[in-house]
Amino acid sequence: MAATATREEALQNYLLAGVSDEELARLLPNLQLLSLPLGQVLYESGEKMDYVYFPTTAIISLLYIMENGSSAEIGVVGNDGLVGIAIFMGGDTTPNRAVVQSAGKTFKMKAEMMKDEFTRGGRFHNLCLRYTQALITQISQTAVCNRLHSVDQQLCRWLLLSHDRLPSDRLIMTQDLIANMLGVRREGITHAAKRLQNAGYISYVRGDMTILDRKGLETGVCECYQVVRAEYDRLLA
Amino acid sequence: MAATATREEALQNYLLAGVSDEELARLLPNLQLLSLPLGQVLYESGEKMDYVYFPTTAIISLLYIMENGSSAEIGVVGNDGLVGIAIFMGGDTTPNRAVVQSAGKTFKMKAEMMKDEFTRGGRFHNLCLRYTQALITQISQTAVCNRLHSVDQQLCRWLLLSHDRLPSDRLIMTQDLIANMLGVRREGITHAAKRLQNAGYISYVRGDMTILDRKGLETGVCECYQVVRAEYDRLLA
DNA sequence: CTTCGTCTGTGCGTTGACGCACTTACCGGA
DNA sequence: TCCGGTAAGTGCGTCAACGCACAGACGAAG
Repeated sequence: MAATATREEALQNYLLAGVSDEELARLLPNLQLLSLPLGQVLYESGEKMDYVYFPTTAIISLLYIMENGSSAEIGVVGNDGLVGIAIFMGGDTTPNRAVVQSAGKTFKMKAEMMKDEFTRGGRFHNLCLRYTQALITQISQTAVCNRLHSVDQQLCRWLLLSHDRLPSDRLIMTQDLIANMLGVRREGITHAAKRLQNAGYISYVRGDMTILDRKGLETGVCECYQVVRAEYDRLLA
Repeated sequence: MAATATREEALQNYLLAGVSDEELARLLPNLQLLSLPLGQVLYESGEKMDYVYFPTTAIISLLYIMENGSSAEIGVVGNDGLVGIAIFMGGDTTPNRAVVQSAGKTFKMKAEMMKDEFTRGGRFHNLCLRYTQALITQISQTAVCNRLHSVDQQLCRWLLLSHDRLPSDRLIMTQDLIANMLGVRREGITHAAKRLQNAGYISYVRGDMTILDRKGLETGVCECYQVVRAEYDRLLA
């Protein structure tokens, strides 16, 4: 496992695809490709982060876990970005858990190497910051959506955000897990998912979901999705 | 109006208080002190940001405004930080409105000067990033709180966050405005505020609120407040 | 083929927040 | 001193989401 990365592999992550040739040459020998199974925890809340992750086909969910065990997702990261912004932002940790929402591959790199390259202040530095701003928009819109929109709308938003980061149309995930991410009841997801299935937008069998009609989902979503999407496009073009 | 700042004035903002002497010397001639009235809009959603603001006694609220006119607060900034992180994060704008939640004073500085000093990469650069991470935590916790907690708890959280940034125990703000910030009904705030008043934690007369018992408020708040507070203390010590 | 565990569907009663309509209280200006 | 405007309080029906309990339904292991 974990041979150093080739240029072609690295380009599957949009952030790595955006850096200069010189920077990429420095990064490549330090990037290890690995497979992440569903549910694996990359960081625990408050835990020191030893690695930064650049997903390619995996999707990582950022969660806050309440003292009573309930949880809510604050953001999601795929091949559009990186997990571990606290490493270069200077805080070293965050009060969040990072967990694999969809199994797949990711690069990892030692935190020290990340800091070194960030400190050089080139395109990589700027890209990381722009990505961070995009993530802030996603988190902000999650806050707004949690406050003002229905479970149905939020499920649509969540599915579209996931689909954007997915290498296929299939998502392996039980309704119970989705409910934990969105911070709602499992039954609430059952109802909402059933409506989407009846509308023909998705098909859903025991933890195996397929997105059949993206356009359809987009008709059911609130404006939050489009706002986030537009900011990602604008900031990371 | 708007003479350049003295060292003593500048130190009222914790971010400015944390930079090196050399950096502060460069910043001071570019800082203008001004008074902000309640309700003034510093940035409109998507609008180019010409200035960055370092509040001293003013409090600024970051809001998202829905297409249908309803709104929700995603974060609040006082003398602990700055308004306009998008300027140095590289996005130049955000899809949010920044509005004065509590009248008071603030410094402002031209966006270009901000970028220049940030790019130098010294203590100022690092402080800005650490502050940004603290703000991310605040926004994240807002998302969580919006999902999982009652209006009563959220009002307590909001009052405590405001009080932390307030030069006194008085807050000039109608229930209607608080409702807009929290994204809830005005009547909901009426009820919650009444309970707090009955408990003796606050007194409230026509848009003039006084915090009487901070400890009391802290008994009614959810863990979200403490999480945010701890991160600010940790990151900006 | 059966069994067991897990995932999904459904039906309650409950509740917190909403939307609306209206009243009361207060302040400042004419 | 009265009056108009604004802020706050109240009542009531509605609804989305909750919590709980339980019934199918499917799939893998034996």
